Amino acid sequence: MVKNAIFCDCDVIHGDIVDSVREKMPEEGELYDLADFFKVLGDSTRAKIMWALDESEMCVCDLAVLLNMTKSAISHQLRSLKQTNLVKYRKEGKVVYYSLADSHVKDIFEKGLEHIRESIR
Amino acid sequence: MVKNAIFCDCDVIHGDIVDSVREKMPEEGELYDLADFFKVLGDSTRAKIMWALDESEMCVCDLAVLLNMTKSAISHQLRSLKQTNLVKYRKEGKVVYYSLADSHVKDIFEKGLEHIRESIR
DNA sequence: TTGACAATTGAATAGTTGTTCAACTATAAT
DNA sequence: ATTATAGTTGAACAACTATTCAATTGTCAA
Repeated sequence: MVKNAIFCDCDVIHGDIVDSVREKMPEEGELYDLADFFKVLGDSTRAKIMWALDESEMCVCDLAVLLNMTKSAISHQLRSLKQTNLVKYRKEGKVVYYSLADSHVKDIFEKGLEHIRESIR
Repeated sequence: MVKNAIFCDCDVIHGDIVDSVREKMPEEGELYDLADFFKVLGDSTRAKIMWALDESEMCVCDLAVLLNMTKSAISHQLRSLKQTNLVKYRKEGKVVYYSLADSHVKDIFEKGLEHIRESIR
């Protein structure tokens, strides 16, 4: 009953724990969404973009110059960030200005950075 | 001076902004470490493991049963989580018990989950 | 000491993903 | 209208990564 040995290659050791944890388990999709959220932050180019936008609203060309990359590469990554609602944008003539989506995102990003800085052991 | 057109394929638009942002830019390695940190959380299997360990300390077999995966697959992912200091472990005979590394990690993980739950638009 | 089991490891494979390149759209200026 | 520039997009390639499989280590019990 605790065992669902279709792919798993072993028996349960602490049935009670597995049962109680399984009860609380969020629906499948929620943890996939969570992983996707972290995945977007988990690329150095996107992390740099996020850091820059945390400092100031910026356009694609400025980001490209700052990070010494092509507009295309930046634009592709901004697309991922847009799709996962990590950044928002506004248009002004030919220029598109990007910024962080909300303070929630800002919080998590800054908390992560803080964590990294503190764990230089 | 603001332009470093080695790879970048355009000119800067707001030189003052790029300059001031560049001044505050953290050293290269820090943002790479940050990306690596988020990258580890950015896989659904590892996210599930993290969620389970956030509920209770668990051994490899129990995790394998809970997530319906092989011990080997779980063990490989635990290795990543161990290397980035997201989980810790203790041995008791043949059994190895894993748990979240510290409250800092717990915080970020839970904050991420909260963000996902709130952004069902 | 032998067998059973928890866990780890390395190599191989299949799937995913970031950057480049070229072509394209849209806006502004001459 | 034409030209120049900001930005986007799709396809292709190279690099990376998660899972599988088989073999191995370490610990316990008989």
